[in-house]
Amino acid sequence: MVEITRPLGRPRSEDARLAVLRAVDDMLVEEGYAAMTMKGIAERARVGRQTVYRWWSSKAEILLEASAADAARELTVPPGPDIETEITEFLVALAAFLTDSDAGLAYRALVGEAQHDQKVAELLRGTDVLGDAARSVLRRSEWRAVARPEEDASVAELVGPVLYRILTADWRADRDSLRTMAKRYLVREGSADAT
Amino acid sequence: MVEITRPLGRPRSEDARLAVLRAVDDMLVEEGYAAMTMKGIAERARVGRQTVYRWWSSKAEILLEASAADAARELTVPPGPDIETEITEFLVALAAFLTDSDAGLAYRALVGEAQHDQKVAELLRGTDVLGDAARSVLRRSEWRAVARPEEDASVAELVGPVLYRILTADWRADRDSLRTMAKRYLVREGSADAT
Amino acid sequence: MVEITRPLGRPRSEDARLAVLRAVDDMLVEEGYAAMTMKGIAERARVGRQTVYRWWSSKAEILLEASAADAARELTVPPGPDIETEITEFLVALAAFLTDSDAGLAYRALVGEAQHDQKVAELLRGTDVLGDAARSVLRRSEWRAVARPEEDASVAELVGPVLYRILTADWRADRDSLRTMAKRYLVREGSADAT
Amino acid sequence: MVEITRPLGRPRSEDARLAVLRAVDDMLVEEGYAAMTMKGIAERARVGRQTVYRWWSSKAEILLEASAADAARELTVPPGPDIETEITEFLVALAAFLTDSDAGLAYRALVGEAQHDQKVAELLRGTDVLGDAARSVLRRSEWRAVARPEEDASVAELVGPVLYRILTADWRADRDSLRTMAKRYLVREGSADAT
DNA sequence: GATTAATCGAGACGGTACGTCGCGTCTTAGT
DNA sequence: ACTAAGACGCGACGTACCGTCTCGATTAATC
Repeated sequence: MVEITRPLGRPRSEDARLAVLRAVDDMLVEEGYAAMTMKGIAERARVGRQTVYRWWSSKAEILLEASAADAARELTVPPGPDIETEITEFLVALAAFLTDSDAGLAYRALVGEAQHDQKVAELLRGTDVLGDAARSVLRRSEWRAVARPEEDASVAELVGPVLYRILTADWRADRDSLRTMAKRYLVREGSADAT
Repeated sequence: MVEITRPLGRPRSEDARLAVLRAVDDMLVEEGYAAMTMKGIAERARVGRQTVYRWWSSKAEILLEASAADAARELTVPPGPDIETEITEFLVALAAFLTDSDAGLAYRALVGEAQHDQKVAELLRGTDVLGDAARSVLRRSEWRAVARPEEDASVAELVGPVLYRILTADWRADRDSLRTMAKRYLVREGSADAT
Repeated sequence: MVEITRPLGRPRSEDARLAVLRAVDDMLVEEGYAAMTMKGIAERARVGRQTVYRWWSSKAEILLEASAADAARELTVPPGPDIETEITEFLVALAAFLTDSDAGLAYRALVGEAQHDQKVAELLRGTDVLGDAARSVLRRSEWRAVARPEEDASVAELVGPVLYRILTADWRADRDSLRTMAKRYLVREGSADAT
Repeated sequence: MVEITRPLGRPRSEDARLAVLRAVDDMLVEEGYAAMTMKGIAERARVGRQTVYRWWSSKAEILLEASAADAARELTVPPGPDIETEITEFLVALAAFLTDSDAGLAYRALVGEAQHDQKVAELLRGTDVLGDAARSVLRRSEWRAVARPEEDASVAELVGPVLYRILTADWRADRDSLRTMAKRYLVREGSADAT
């Protein structure tokens, strides 16, 4: 039988961990990323300051842990009647995520921070939330049997335009525009042999 | 006849203004956006701290003033033999701007900061550097006589994919990939009537 | 005949001078010495900052000019029926000056500042407001024909006790105590031959 | 049994406390009260700025804590052969304290500051260094069995004249003058019944 | 009447201390 | 070994005042 020996001493408190994640979630919405501080998080979570630093090295790291699961869930779209609808639904979910959702607010804060802090950039590179969600939609669709070598470019062409408009212009997407974007995207994909 | 009366008191020092802009330019490259402080800028520019605060309200504002002109210049591409080449050259310039140029570093820092600070977001909304550059390329091209209503979407489909890959994955673009992206972009534009 | 040639250029503005003195007077009462600033004085007097610095080098200097005349006037006591009454009246005037009068407030501020600033100490040494007032009372009195060599000590014994209690303990003198002090002072002076 | 529970968290650092007091002591002599700043004190003591503000609210408060003990010690005079000698020795100690001692320099700065700042005035009222020293000399002397109701006045008549001459005129006392002042003081005290 | 020169109010300039806040570390007692 | 609490050294924040400077406008005496 396998004996998994626990490390000596008092084990990590799951209560403290959850309290911190919860605090970060709440504070992001209530005060915004910039106003969030390690000190503030600890106080809000009623947790020692050292406890926070022991398990996370920055507020970005906590935020990633606190929102990654939500992000993936919110970007999942159910199968639809046809590919155009599926793509449209994905774009709708993407836009809603980026403009309305708490997890999306966290994601934007993290992408923003990544432009200032190389460590956060590396953290984010490990989990391409948007890309993964797009890929899972594209792969599921039966309209194209094989994953193509240009998948990354394809994903970028799907996700990029929406992300650009929202990040740089706080764009509020409407369903019609997104359906149009989906159509145009599919036109290009359909005639990809033009490459 | 119109009499333009100067405001009372000692006029603003152009020397101080330029010293600050210069300092911010240098410090961004040498130390990075996050390490830059208002205090540091003032000291580097050998300027009083109050003088900085008198004319700019944040380092983002200074950075924007310091880099906007450079950004616009670096994103300008000369007319080419055909539309595909022009688009490709624009994408090359865009990718180089975002990954290698100092002004591009500034732009990425500003877009990042905009995700944390509403004030910066509004500043950026006033000057769509990337979009304007793209628009000027698209409009110049004679391949389509009329400006199209979906111009914003079109611009986003051109700029977005590159921006997405660079912001979220520190992508290093090669000319071939960009030429391919340009071709695919043109395919979609060409059959836009499919909408 | 003597020709007094005025210096070239615009002459000093008496309006500005009075406005500054007036402002300092008012501000001392309203805000206190510590809260008074050269900048604040200039603004209150609606006068340029340079104008203040041109004629005075510190707020202490302005305050001295603004209050010296008042101080001398308030410490003058009319001749009385006998020496005890005269001394008592002087002590009453002295205590009232130090605890209630605006000029006395200024004097205390200046003596205070003199402990921090050698320049103010020298300014004050030039005008011994309290001592001069005391001397003029003592000399006037016919009870002793000649000015005695220990006049300085005598003045100190008259003024010092009151000043000490007010400066260090914010003492509020009553007339009875002051009369008692006057009597005790005279007893000592009367038997000064005991020296 | 009484359980004294220490307050939570890291206890106050005695090292930091002493370093601050030491720094203030040194800086007062080297730079003077006016040139001393909270920032400078912290840096000199190699202590965080917040640590200074946590325990003291002004440089006056630190100075008082740093010099009160020295002041009391320096103003203590040993019993002498007769009352006149004791009083003279006290006046000598008082004059030396006010003109030569570091603690006396601190005291003068504090009395000065008290004229500008009500808070400092209250601090000083809590510890009448000069008066206490005088009282302990007067009470020790057996020349008068009972403590007299006019003790405060008596103390003021002893301390005041010296303080006045030093504060307002930077007087340098010589032993002979002080012995004369002591004699005159005793004459008055001896015939106090004249009241 | 034009020129000259020192003043005026206004306000920007380079500095620097203010008192606060957050950083990340440390030192307690207690679990 | 972990926990909460909270002091520690450090340094940036944005503000206020320092004393100086640079403007155009004003005010007399001199030319």
